[in-house]
Amino acid sequence: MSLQLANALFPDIEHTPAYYEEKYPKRNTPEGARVTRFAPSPTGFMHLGNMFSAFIDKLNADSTGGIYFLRIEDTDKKREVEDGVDLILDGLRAFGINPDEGITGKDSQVGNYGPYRQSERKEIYHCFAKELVKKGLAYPCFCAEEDLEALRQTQEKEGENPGYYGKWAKCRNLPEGEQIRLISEGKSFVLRLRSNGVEGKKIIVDDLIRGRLELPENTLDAVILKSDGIPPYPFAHAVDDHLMRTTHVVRGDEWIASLPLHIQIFAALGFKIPKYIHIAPIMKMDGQSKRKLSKRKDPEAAVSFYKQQGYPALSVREYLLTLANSNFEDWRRANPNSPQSDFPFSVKKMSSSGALFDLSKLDDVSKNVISKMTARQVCCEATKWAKDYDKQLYNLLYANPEYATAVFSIDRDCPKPRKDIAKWSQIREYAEYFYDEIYKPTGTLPDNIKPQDAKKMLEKYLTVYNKEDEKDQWFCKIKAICEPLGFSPDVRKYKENPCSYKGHAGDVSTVIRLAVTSRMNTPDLCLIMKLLGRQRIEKRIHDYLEAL
RNA sequence: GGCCCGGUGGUCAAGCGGCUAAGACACCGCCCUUUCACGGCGGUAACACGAGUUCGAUUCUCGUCCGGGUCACCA
Repeated sequence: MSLQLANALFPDIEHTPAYYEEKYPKRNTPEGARVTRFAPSPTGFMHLGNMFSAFIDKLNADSTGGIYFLRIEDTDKKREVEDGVDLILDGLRAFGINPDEGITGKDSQVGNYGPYRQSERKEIYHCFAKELVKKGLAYPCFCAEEDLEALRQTQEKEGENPGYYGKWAKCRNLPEGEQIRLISEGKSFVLRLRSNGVEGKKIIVDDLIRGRLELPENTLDAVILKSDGIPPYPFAHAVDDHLMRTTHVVRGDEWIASLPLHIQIFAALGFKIPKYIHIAPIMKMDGQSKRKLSKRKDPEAAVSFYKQQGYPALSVREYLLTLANSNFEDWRRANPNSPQSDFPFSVKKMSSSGALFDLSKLDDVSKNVISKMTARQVCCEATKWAKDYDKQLYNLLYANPEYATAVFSIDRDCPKPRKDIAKWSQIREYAEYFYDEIYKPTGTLPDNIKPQDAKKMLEKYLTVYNKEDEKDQWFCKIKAICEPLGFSPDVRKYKENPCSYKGHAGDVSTVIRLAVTSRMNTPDLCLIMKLLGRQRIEKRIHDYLEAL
């Protein structure tokens, strides 16, 4: 039909779509296997929402024995960032969401459906664009930006819907001779889809989360090739996901509005439409209202935030999974030690409205994750984290891993492990008093204990203290101090008759705890003291007595 | 503004016409306990509103309100 125009537009394109159809055949995957993709732009920032989306891609592929690949959408040179690809790769790696196929590095990729970088696919896009021109389904538009701006203003004045369509589409019906002349003159142009959408008509699309969607047909002659010859997202999406044989498109629900256009492009190209999974964004409370987690305003939007804070990757994934399928929490309680991959993930159970991001919930999830680690693991992970974010702490941990492991094993390798560490950045504070280099003696006495009593307790304790004592013996000695000072050795007795005592054994241990760690609360004091050793114990108690 | 999509405790959420409306986080209290943490027990707290359909609506329909998204040669 418009063969001449097509050749004038794309003189160098020799292949036909059939060539690519053959080059990228239907994938040889088992029945029901889903092929998904994560397709970010290398704009220099890995957003938690992106990570979530990639995670859903992986979950979908893995749970069906499919493939999850990484494609880089670098079609907007203006927003592109030098090391954008590395940032994406590092982010995915850090959270264990590695793709099975696609981009693997700045200049590398694996898989038979590439290239996986859109900037390397220009020829492919042009081939399919040329086909559309041949069929009369696309045409060159020579309008400049100013023309479009003028158009918009006229439409606004006349109360018409804005956009390039119908009678407003000046270049839609240019005679072929005129088109070819302008091209040969080297006039700049974009390629537009000749929309066949009808105002007021609806299309039905199925979304795997939301179900049946009824949307207005697209009536706009959308740009499918920018003046630089590179396609905007919708056209690239259609060509790439068709040729890469994507079966399920997972993406943010902000794309729902442009779904009619995407469907129209697929139809014009004669492609089968993939299944769509539009996921709700992760939200954040801003004053009285919710809004999308913003990379400009919210530090927790950046994936790097979790690394800096020292949340284990597994914690973030566990939390993300509870947002994806809320029954995951129940499953986790029933299967505390099963790998995440055993969880029967379901797309249908995903919520269609955006969840507020809840840091305290993340903390809770993370505490559970860390409480299941062995002391050695904690030591190892904390050291790794400190290496990047707390040099001094790193040196201390690294200098004596056995000691550090002993610190973390207090109240840990037991049936009811402590749950007070949610992230590695808490380690410094948690372990502070185990290291003289960072220990800050401060502890002030609680109001219910008089300094003179505290003094007597400590002086007495110094005379009976023995680093060899096991827990029972250790506590017996504390009880023995109580009576003469008017404290009850038995907490219960004290509670039955609080007036007849100054306090109880707990108060005495609090004073010792304070003298030794400067803390009101710590894990098991007996074990702490064993680790600290006689010299440090005696010195700290003496120092404390002096300060009293 | 047009068009889409949503609305169950503070948060995440079960629920598919009949339930004292689950559970988790957070919060509060009690128990356990050398402190804290863990664990156990208990508590405060929700179907946005108004019509309709129905013997009966959180559940279905419509309207109102509220929130979110989208209207580019950005993704």
